[in-house]
Amino acid sequence: MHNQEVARVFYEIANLLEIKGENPFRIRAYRRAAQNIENLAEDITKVIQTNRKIPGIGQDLIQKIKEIIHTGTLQMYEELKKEIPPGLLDLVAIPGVGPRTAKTIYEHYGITSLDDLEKLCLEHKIQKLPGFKAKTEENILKGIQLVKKGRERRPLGLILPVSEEIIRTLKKKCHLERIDIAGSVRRRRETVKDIDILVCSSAPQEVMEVFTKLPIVSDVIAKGKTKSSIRTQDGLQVDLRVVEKNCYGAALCYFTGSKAHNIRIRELAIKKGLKINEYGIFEGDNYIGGKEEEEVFKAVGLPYIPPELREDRGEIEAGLQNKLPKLLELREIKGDLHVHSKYSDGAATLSEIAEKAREMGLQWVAVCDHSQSLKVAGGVSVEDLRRKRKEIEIFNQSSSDIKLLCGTEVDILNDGSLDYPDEILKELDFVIAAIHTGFKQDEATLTTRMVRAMENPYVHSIAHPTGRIINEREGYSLNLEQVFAKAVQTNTCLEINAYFKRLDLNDILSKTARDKGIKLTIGTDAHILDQMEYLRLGVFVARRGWLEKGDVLNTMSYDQLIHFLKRKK
DNA sequence: GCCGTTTTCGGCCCGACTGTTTTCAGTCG
Repeated sequence: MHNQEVARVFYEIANLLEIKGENPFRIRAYRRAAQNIENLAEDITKVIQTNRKIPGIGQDLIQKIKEIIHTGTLQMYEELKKEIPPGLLDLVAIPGVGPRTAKTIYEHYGITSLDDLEKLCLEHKIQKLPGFKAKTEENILKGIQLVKKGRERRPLGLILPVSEEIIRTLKKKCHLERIDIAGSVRRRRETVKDIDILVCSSAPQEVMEVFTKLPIVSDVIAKGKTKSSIRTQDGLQVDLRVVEKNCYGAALCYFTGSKAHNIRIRELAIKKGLKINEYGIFEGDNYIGGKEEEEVFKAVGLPYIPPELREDRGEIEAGLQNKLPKLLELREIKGDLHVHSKYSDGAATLSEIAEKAREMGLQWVAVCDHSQSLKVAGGVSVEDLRRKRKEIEIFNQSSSDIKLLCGTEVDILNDGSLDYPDEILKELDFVIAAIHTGFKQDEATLTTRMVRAMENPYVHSIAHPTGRIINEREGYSLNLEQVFAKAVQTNTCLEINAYFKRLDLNDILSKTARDKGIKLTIGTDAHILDQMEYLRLGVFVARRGWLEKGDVLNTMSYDQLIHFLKRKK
């Protein structure tokens, strides 16, 4: 896949052009193109070869893409880099420092590194520049600390509970009419940079006071009449906005984003002679709606678009043709297809897992422990696996509401064979195969291993197919096109691993799989009971991947599932 | 640099807050 490569070059070009002070619309064109390429479910090479149109990419950019694919780089990009010292990009990455500020500092002092800038601040040389004073210098210094601490995007699974806690506290301490999480948390992006909260209140001042004095606050970045921003002790930024009742829906749309989606909506509005902003829908100067989100979509001729789809990845086009998917709902999920027990490296017994499932309103759980050779994770011997099967049979006989499936997360060995013989796999209800060793092998080797595993008639699904760990590790080098093709051919499912650091497949790849007709299995990979709660994260990925009830095995009843799982054999 | 149900040229989403200003530019989302 060249998509990431091309997108990265375009993003960089946008940043460089910004420092140069180029036409902002030209810059936006590069960003938009980069984003659309990044969101492509198919290899850009193929899309261009077949002359298919990508929004935001015209003749000029097509030529540039071809050049990147053929030569590995772009003449124009290389020249830009020569023109602009690379360190300037680091300066622009400082919060509060944009292209103008970076340029001014560079022109006066010629520095391009964070360390040099920090030194200048400490020597109070920045406040000597025209248009700069002590406060600016202080803010730049703070920004540098933040960058140095690392402001990488954080996994949704960690941020969601923080958001929910803030909402609970505000509800308790203020007079609120409405309150919602907005931004990328509401869109359920796999990682988020900050938390956005929208409030409707008759006492906005009070809300601002309470918000900026929450116990988690370490810094107040901004505090206005309708908008405040704080930073938590953890370095996380939280923005709060208070709006009037009759524009709440418009504001919620606006603050939920994404930016790209909002731009599309506003463009549609302009074509209809309307103006949409966070204060409502306007015809000329006349307010004509905006109390609920639905009104905004309706005004531009769209059905309601769920937040998870608002990424400008085709939801506008689909909406206009009334072809939006009816997204999977958490309440439609009847079970978890990947939980570890004490038989391998999990902490819970079978009955504890069943009890947790009952508490969560589920009907069944597939208990998939590691296989024999994975010693570090307590791989289960054949003998113990049979004991486990027996225990599950006895449990199921006495349990009327919750059923357990005897499963395994079987290792795909180095040659692509599996870690249990077929006659053992045959006895199991659910087999999910996984690569846990040899991450560093080349693409051909890894792809062959995975493809061979899928050819096994007893393998129902592939666990965490790409192997990536958010913020920690890239996925294995796999030829995903071959993997998907084999999944289709062999009727093998792919997992959406719901563990908060994995979310693998991710949203885009889940959509690709679904488009090809591959069924998905959602599994939490829980090793302790609490982690079964990550199930909702898996549903969020599925929703962002446009998945419907029928695309996911987890929506089946126990009987339907058992019947379905027998089909491959 | 893209794009077209008024356009192949002239538009391109829109507003809040801060800091340094005395009317606004820069940054952010």
